[in-house]
Amino acid sequence: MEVKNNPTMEIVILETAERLFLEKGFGMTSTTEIAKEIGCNQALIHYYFRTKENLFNIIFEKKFRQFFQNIFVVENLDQMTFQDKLKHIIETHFDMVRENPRIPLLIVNEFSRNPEMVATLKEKLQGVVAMLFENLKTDLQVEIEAGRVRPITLIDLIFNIISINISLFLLLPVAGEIMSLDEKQKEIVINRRRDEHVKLILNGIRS
Amino acid sequence: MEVKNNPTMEIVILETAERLFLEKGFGMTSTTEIAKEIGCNQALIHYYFRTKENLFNIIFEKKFRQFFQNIFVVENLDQMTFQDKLKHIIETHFDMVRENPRIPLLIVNEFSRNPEMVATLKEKLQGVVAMLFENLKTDLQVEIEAGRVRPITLIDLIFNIISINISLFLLLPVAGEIMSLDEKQKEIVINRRRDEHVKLILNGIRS
DNA sequence: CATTTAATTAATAGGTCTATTAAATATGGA
DNA sequence: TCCATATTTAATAGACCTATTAATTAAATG
Repeated sequence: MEVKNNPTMEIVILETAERLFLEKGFGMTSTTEIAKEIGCNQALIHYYFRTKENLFNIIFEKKFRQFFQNIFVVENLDQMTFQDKLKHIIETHFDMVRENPRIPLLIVNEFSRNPEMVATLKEKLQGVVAMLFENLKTDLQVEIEAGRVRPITLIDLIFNIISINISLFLLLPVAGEIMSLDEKQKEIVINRRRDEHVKLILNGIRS
Repeated sequence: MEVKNNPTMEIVILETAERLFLEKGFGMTSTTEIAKEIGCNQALIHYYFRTKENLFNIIFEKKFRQFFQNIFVVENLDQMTFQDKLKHIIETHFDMVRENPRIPLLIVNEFSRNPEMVATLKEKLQGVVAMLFENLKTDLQVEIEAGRVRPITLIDLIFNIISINISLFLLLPVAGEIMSLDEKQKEIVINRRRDEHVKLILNGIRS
């Protein structure tokens, strides 16, 4: 049994498809275009991945996990104050979204195309989400009871962080165009917003 | 000159196309499907609107304006405090997004498909945006100088409001699925978030 | 009523898309 | 070297899509 298992072309297809799916979405990306981009025969896409749907699902699942699995970094935070923990969480989440600015749009769009895909993936994440919750829940409770933080559910707090970080990178292309920002100016805005998000969330939960 | 000008079919096409474009986006909606949905011949779409692109552009421009033209209600706010003005702005914007929850996604997606469309529309909005700015800018300045609000640019404040409101309705379909929310529970979440957004923004700019 | 114009349909050209199949080429092991 | 297997390509079926054209039906007008 000689296993050739040359992964290069398979990987090239995955990488190219990932880029195009992220740029243009499922519906506006064709296997023909993926092949043309690579410079290979279009049938090769189907040789390795059988269907476009299957290729997309592999990529989508990977991106979905990538986005939710380590959505928050909650390690080495033990000796910090709650404020500093939260600041650290907001900033690392911000940086993660900054590195993957198109994943949220991919997920939102795919959900309206095929809700079952997300339903399928959610089960695999529930453990992670639950763990994340437990980790911060007691901290928040202590702060609220001490009167340092206004009453707020952990889920609302987390939703605030995710919302504000994600929407920056969702809206920036459009907002940048409306405000006539070039790439350099966008970079400045992003850095200013990073600080602003920390201030907004931290101030926003004060009692 | 006998002008028939029977607008019913034209309107039916516009309404059906609008619904489908909002649901599935430009790329995954075909003129064939629009016609099938209506129950008319597919050529009729092209008779009235010539091209799919043209039909989409008409709808997109309308939705774009609808979303940005009256993005904030800033009338009859004269005798209010800054806090109450802001509360009112956040809530009316929230309600507007709630009524048009799919427009942001349409705009974001269309921008990555065809950035020039947004570039074309921005000029027509700049007057509106500028007026909006002037109206709140001095108010904010007064609050900051009085020490009641931390230093923040008006643009960041507005971006905070738009971001938090839009992202709720962008993310709710996915988040609802992950958290297994039915429609009734979603409604409860939406109402709770409406209050939370006001608290977040108002607290978030305290000095 | 006859005629002109508008609205609608049937038919189709021409293109692209996904997926399959068979043939050609490359690769590794005996 | 020769063979078996893996990879790649060429060709194509079959579906669907956009847009156009010509023909048909409906509506309005004199």
